[in-house]
This record gives sequence, C-alpha cells and structure tokens, in this order.
Amino acid sequence: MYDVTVDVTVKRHVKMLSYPIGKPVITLGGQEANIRRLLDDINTSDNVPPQPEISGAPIAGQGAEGSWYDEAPRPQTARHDHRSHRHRNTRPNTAIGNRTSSGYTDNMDEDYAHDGNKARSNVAMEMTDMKEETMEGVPDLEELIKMEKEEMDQIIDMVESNKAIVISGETGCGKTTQVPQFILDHYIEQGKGSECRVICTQPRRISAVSVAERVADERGESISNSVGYSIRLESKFPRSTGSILFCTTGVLLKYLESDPQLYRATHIIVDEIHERDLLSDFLLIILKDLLQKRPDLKVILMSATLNAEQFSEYFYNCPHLSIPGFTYPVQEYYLENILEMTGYIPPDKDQGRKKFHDRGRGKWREREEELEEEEWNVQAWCRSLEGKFSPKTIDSLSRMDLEMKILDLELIYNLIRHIVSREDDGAILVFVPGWSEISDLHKLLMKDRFFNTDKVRVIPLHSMMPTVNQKEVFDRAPPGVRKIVIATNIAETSITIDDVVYVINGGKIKMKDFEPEYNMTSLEARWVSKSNAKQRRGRAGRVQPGKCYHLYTSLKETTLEDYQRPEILRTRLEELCLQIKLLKLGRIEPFVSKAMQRPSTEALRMAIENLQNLQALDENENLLPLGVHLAKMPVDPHSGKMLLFGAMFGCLSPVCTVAASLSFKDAFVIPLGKEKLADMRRKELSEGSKSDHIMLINAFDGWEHHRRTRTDGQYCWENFLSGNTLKLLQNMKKQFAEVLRELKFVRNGDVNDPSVNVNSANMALVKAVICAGLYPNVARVMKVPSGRSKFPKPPKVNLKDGQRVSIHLKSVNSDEKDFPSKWLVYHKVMKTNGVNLFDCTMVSPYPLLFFGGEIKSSMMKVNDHEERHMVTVDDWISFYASPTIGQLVKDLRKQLDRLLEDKITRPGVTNWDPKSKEGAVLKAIIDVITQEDFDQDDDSDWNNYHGGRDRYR
DNA sequence: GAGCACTGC
Repeated sequence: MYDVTVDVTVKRHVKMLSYPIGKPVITLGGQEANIRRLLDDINTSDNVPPQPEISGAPIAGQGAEGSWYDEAPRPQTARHDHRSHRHRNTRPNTAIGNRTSSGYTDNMDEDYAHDGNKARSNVAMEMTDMKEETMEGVPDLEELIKMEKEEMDQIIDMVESNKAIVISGETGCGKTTQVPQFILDHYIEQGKGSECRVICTQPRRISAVSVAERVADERGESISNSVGYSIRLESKFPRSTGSILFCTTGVLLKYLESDPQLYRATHIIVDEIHERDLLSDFLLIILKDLLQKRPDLKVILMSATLNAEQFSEYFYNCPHLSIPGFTYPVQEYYLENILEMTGYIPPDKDQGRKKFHDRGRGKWREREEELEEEEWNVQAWCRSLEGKFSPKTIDSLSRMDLEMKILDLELIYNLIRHIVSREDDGAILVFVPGWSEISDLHKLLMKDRFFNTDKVRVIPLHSMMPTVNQKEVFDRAPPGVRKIVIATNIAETSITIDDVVYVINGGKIKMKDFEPEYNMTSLEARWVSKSNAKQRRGRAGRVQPGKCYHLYTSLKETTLEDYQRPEILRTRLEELCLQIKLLKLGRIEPFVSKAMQRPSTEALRMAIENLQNLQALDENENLLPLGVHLAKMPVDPHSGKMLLFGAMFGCLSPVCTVAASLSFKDAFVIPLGKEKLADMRRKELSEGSKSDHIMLINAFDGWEHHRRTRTDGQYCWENFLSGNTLKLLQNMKKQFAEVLRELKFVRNGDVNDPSVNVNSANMALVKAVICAGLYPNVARVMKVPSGRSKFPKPPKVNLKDGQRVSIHLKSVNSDEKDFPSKWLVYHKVMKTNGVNLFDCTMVSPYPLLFFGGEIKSSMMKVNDHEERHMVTVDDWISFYASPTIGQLVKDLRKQLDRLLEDKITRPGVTNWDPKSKEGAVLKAIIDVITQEDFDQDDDSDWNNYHGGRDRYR
C-alpha cells in the first residue's frame, strides 16, 4: 500500500507522475469511545425501522386540473375559427425595441427583426435551395395576403402528405413564427381546430418565451389563449386544443416521462436543429422512432439552410423545403483586405520549428508533413494575390502566423481605429474567445486617448460580467458617440445588439470537449465553423447594410468546418444514459447508435461505468432504485445524490443551494478589473470553511437575509452577486424540494421547512453531504507552494489516477496555506491552460469513510522497524487507525449502508426518534462527523514528506 | 495568475 505507484506515462497535458500516493497523514482515534457508545445505542434501538408513509399527498403535475397537457381534447369554440385575428403584416416595427429593452434577446428575434412589410416581402416559396434575396419594393397588402396564402398552402400540403418534413431558411425568413400558425389556422379553417395541438421546441428559454409572445401578438391575443409557452420554472399554457405551445427542448423531453407517445401533441416542430445541441439530437432519435408508433403524428424539423439536407436524409429522406429570407446585405472583408486597408504589419511567426502537440491525435511526422503542405499552399496563395494587393500586404501574409495561435489584439486595435475614423456611424461588435482577450483588448483601447473619451463607449460583454444584465449594452449610443462591444460568443445567439453595423470576427471560439481516453473535459479556443461565421456576420445586418471583418484569410475560410462538432460528441453522457433508461428506450448502445452522429463507444462505456459505480445502474444496465431517483431530478447525477442525502440528513436548504449553483451557475458577476476584489469577497464569504460550496451557501443565505430588510441590492453590489441569478437559484431550490416530495423523501415541498432543516446549521454535516454527492471526485493536496513569491501559486493536488492538477484561482482554496485534511472533493475538473479544479471542499476523514467507496483495513510499513494499522477507502484514501477503531468504523458504516439502501428502495421521511434504528444510526453518524477530526500524525509531517519531491516535476 | 455557451412538467 505504501508504494502504490502510477505508471510513468507522459500523456497530452497530463503529467502522470510516479510517487507514493497512499501514505496517510491523519491518525484516527479520538473518537473511539464515542463510536463504541453510539454503536451500542444503535444495537439497543428498535430493529425494524418504522417507515413513515406519506399518504394522500397530491403529486404535482399529475392530474392537476386545467393543465394544458393533461386535458382531454375538447371541441373548438367559434371565436377561434377565423384568421381575421392575424395582423402580422401590418405590425409596426416595435418588436426589436421592446425585447431588447427588456434585457436578453435571442437570434430567434431575427425572424421578426424587421418591419413586417419588409419581412413579408419575400415570402414566396422556393422548393429549390437557398437564394439570397435583397430588398425589393414593398408589395401592397392584397398582394401580400395572396403571397402568404400561397406560402401557407405549400407548407400545409407538405405537412399533410408527409409524416416528417424539413423546413430550412435563414434567420429573417419568419419560419419560427409563421409555420406553427399556418398549421393551426389550416385546422381552424377546416373546422377542426380542436384536433390541432402544435408543440414547437426551442433550444433556449428566452427564445421560447419571446417567440410565444410575438406569435400571440401577431394573432392579436394575449398569451395563454391560442398561444402559450413552457420553460423550466415558468409556464403560461395555452388552451388545451386548437393551440400552439412553445417550449424548451428539455421540457418536451420531460413530457415524455408521463406521455411516451406524446399524445398531447398532433404536430411537433423542432426548431434550430442545426445547432446540434445534445437535447435536440436526443429528441430527434426519439421522434424518428415515434413516427413508427404514431402514424398520425407530424414532425416538422426546422434548420438553417447550410446542410439542411442531412436532416432530411436522417429522417428517411423526407421532403425538404427552403424558405428564402430577408437580411440587409453585409460586405465581408478578410485578413488580406484588413491588412491592406489598415496598413498594419503583423509580427513574424516564430521562426524556430515549433514543437507541435496535436493532443495525441495523428502522428507527429504526418502532422509535420501536413504543416509543410499548408505552408506551401499559403505561399502559392500569396503569389496569386500579386497585382491585387500591395507588396507590403502580401509580404506580411507570407510571414505572419496565419493560424493565430495567439489572437493579435494589436491588429484588432488597428482595425477598430480604422473603422472609427473612416466609417460611418454604427456600433462595432468584436468577437473574441474569452475573458482574458476581452480584458486585454479593453486595456489596449483604454490606453489610447483616442478611445478614452466621451466619444467612444467600450462595453465588455461576457456571461460572468455584470454588463450582461445592464441596459447599456442595448442602448443606442447618442449621435457622435461610437459604441464598441467586446464580446464572447454570448453575442452570437443569446444577446442581440440591434445597432451593430460593424462586426469583427476574431475567428476563434472557445469550445468544450470531452476526451474519454483521458477522462477529461477541456475548454479551448478553436477556429470557428462556417455557420458561426455566418451567424456573426448576420449580427451586422440587423438594421441596415453592414460590414463584417474576418481575422482570417479567404484561403483559411475554405478550410473551416461547415458546423461545430455536435454536442453529443463533446460531452459526458451520464445524464443522457439515465434518461434513455428512464424513458425505457432500450439498451443504451443500440439506442445511441441511431443518432445522426453517434458518440464513441469509449465515451458511452465511461458514462455507464460511472453510473454503475454510483449505484444508479446494475451490471446489466438496469436502472437501480437510486438511478430512478437521480433520473427524475433536473440536475446531474452527483448533484442529485447530494439532494437525496440533504433531504435524509435534514440539511435540505443549504444542500439545495449547492446543487442549484453547481447544476446551473453560481451567482457571482465580476466586473473587468475587479477580479482580485471579487476573490477577496468570496474568501470572506467562505468564513474559513475551506470550501467553495459552503461559500455559495453563505452568499445565498446572506442574500435571503438582506432581502428581508430590502438591503439585498447593496448586499449584491458589495459581494459581486447577481440578484437575477440568485432569484433563479431560489426558484430552483423550490423545484428541488417539490421533486423530493414527489419522490417521497420529504413531507412537504417547502425547501425552508424546519423539519427538513434540523441540521442545516451543522456545516460539518453539510460538507459531509456534499462529499456524499461528489464522491468519487476526490483530490489530495500534495504541495502548498510557499507564500513568499510575489504571485503565490495555487496548491497542487493529485487526482486518483495520479494526474497532477491545480486549484483554479477562482476557488477560495487557491491561496489556502493550511489544509488540516489533505482531502478535497470537487465537482468540476477541466483542462483550460492547465488542468484545474474549479470548485472544491476540504473534507475530514469520516465523511470519506462513511460516504466513500469500499473500506479496507491493512498494515502499512512505516519504516524498517515499525508497522502501523490503517483504514483505506477505495484503495487510495488512507488514514492511520488502530484495529479497534477500524473495526468500529466498519461496523457503523455497515449500519449506514443498510439504512441508506432501505431508504432509497422505500423512500420516506427521516425518522429522527433516537429510539428507532434509523434515528440511532443517523444520530451516530452525525455525531461522529460533527466532531471534525484532524489529528495530525506527528511522524508524517506533510511538508517534510513531500519536500524532496520536486525532481518528479 | 484566471472563468465559451445553453438547458430540465
């Protein structure tokens, strides 16, 4: 055990080091008498745990009267059977202003981005492929109605005569708002309105709401009549039949749990399928199968134009219809044009042959040859530019790093200066990959007095910056003032800024990727795809003709992928697998193989294995009782397990805060330049807990406390918190409590009910529950660098497989010097620059012993003369312990395991009566955990022990 | 010495 070593293997970005990982640093013993007494108490308690029954409690969502999706179809009433309510053609041009002033908008808004007349001037249908339309004269109303009628008839014909169709069209063609209405209106005209229930899914919450509002508006109704929406935590259902429901993809998938054949819908429209997000790809597999079982069901897939054919092929070569759209023309410029117009001379690329790490894919030599070929192509292309571009530009192109390993911010700076001084008014939107580029470019601009004036307004935009919630992003700059927005891809789909006329496409995008062979998620900047570029370009043509500057050559553009890799190939699959089992879709592998692109066998195997280790699946992929609970909770499996334990151990509210923050996002926003101050605030909020998760609880509780005195605004401001996010987290917590009530783990759905919070103030226990949820995500602190250097480095920690990683600088533990326990549990580990733990909680030994993996007792040789007893969890987490205490811990653990298994199989409210077996066991466990036990072992002084280890690095 | 973006009756 002492010399457990890991193979010395150098893998991509992962240092596998060889050194002992098993030596304990903590000796257990202080609680021997305590545990013995507690075990005695258990043995004298009742042997049959009483099962408190929850009877008569109504289950939310089932049979709730008046809910849209459970109501039986009923006859159509007369007031809906004429189309005269629709007046979308005469709608004034207010849509954009209204939505943007309310905060977020979405690219879906583009479907009605322009004046109604313009938008509808190109409604003529084409069965052929895409055709770029330009603005024509505006037809008169009569002609418009006629054109629309033709358009509608064609779509209806196709829908009627096919089970599935694909409709493609660029943003601006109106497909999202019009197609659902065509279908409904057709049924109403036929006097069959009551037979029509259209569900239209959107990938984002905001699109679902804003499209529903727009469509209701076009029909001259308020929401909840013939049009409604349903997103998580917020629903306004339309009437039960003769109606259209816009919902998120996730909501529709949730419906499948109670209605596997989707009888609540006659038509299902899946919008934005070209985005290839995990949930739409999953839904498509299900719908494809469902068409066999429900011959009456109509499926309409809606996509952008590029590659729309592949969806038609996937759906049994179903017909494909393309709708032309309207957008203002956008002039495009490439790197060669930009160098020519700015006269900027980029730095030469590194001359020495760069060592090329292509993350293990492809062999070194092949890659070298590939590079040489690329180089040759570039030089040939440069020669072809002669005569068309100045020699200076051509020379620059041939010498610079066209791969843009590091985004050239000087180039962007020069380009912005060029636009500001030479081009007409209009906001500039710059796309860069991430925080550091936003920060650096912002500094670069502010350094220049040219930009640091009242005439220029520079706005950084990032999901974690407070500007995402501020109106100024959307506000049109006053005349003579230039607005410059520096943004991540948040401005590509989620946030729409109307007055943008100039777009600078930095060419790179940060993308999450999962590599099962390294069991590692990464987040790295890659080249954009053609569809990203197209979307970015479109951001320039919303209000008038615009210009788009791509920071890559026109040669490079030809090598860009059409689309980003679908998410299903880039993500962990645990949740997907659980859903497949919950929806009884058969064995995982064959089911997933039906996807448009199937994930690797390795990724699937890893997901299934993890679920088996979690006791969610058995060895035959059958859902175990725990798996059923986890699948029903709207969080990842680890957070789900945490919630179950939180309910059982009477600390529901704090644990819900953690689960909500981990599965959605934490509530912090950080203004540019205030990073360190924000770190300090978080550290204060952690109150010495050495836990990011406890810090989140304290931040949330502080906010709720200040709400009572209406000082929450001040509180958020001081602590860099977003009130909007906190409200969402609060609602999520309520939802979790509801779900736990349905699963019968708590009696009522109030997350703050005292009965489920008897131990909420016991932070040692809350940490233990966090540990129970996050296990086996355990890391061991290996080295705390000395604090003398100017920039103290974060502690180095090891994962179980020996990977050496850092604690991310955002974590409250990143500047921690003192770890009484060397063990951390974490939720997220990700490779960015290096490999980082993004959140962690230091845990004491007992939570690991009680909630971790298998416990073994063994002897360990300390030196030639001495051996010591120890207990070890999962063969790597070791503590010195006498044989007696080892046995006591094992006995107690056995009691706990039995209790937990029973609880999971037969859910019930916790019985705290210490005379019951359940009460006695829980009391014992809580008692031991509460006395955090950090007895240091004298002869294994941790720093000495690891002092000589540098040679391995 | 640093955090793409979504989402769940």
